[in-house]
Amino acid sequence: MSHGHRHDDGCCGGAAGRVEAAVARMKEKSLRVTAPRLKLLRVLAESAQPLSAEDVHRLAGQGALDLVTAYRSLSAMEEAGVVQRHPMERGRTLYALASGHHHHHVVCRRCGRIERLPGCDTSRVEAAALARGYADLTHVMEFYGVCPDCAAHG
Amino acid sequence: MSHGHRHDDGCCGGAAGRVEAAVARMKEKSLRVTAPRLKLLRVLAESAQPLSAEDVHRLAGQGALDLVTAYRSLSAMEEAGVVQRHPMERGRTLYALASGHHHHHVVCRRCGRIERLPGCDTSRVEAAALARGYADLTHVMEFYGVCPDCAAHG
DNA sequence: ATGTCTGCAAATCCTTTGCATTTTA
DNA sequence: TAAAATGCAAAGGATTTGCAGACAT
Repeated sequence: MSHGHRHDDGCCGGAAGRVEAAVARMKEKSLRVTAPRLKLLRVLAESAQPLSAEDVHRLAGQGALDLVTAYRSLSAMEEAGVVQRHPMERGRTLYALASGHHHHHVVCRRCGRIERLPGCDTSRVEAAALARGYADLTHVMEFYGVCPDCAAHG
Repeated sequence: MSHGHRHDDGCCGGAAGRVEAAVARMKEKSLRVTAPRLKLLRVLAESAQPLSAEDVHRLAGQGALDLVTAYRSLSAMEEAGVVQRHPMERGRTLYALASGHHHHHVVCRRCGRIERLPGCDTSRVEAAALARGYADLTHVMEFYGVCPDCAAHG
């Protein structure tokens, strides 16, 4: 599972490959693979940005999956490590397929556009948490700023 | 403004001192200092943990400030840099007095307890955002884990 | 077969808005 | 006294819950 030719997406594998990987992971975790969930995965895989449950529901199209199902599935998949949660400002939560590579995002405060940022060095802060005896650590990190476009004409 | 003897809180100044500093900052930003806002600041200053608007409202006690006022004041103070926002999982937002020292927190997934972590090295990721032309950057970072107590008897 | 997932409806939680009144600077 | 802040009531948006029927394993 690696270095296929790249299609339209920047990361390893392509949308189809990432859906496949997600399905494999779901089976490992004995989550059931259903039509609505497959559609949900495809929508996520084809998106360049993290999506809200509502985004997923809308993009999936007419009758593909109920909004409530989107919420429940995303939640289940998050626990299984299939998708990654991105809590945003103002209480909204976005989800993205969990890529092998841990990363974060910048969000434009004006237009809301979201870009992926490579790398993540949180080892120092993480070490502090470990030193306090916390186990099983995860973290959430989002950056906010004004994107070049908005700074120019906004 | 420094090294007084420490009282019950770990950081510089003590609750009273921190309220004073917050008030000073409010005046700088021409925010009006009212009774409800003072109470709000005291509640925050006396808390070891970041609080939600509802926490503040409840802890302020009978008739001290309306819940809506808590929301509005916290929001205004956040823009003024008097308090710091901490978006948490599940869409809740907590607030704490903005201390001079930038920092983050660990949240126990089991009992919900929150501890402060010193330091923050996000320069590498931040640099990536700057390189993409984003300006006026801020960020949000929260750690989640299982605290020693919960790991032991939980 | 059986435990899981789904859709629909309704509920809940958190936060914001509108407006008349009070308060601060 | 002019601008800002407050309280109350009501609206709003996002997410969750209950339950009967449909579905994957």
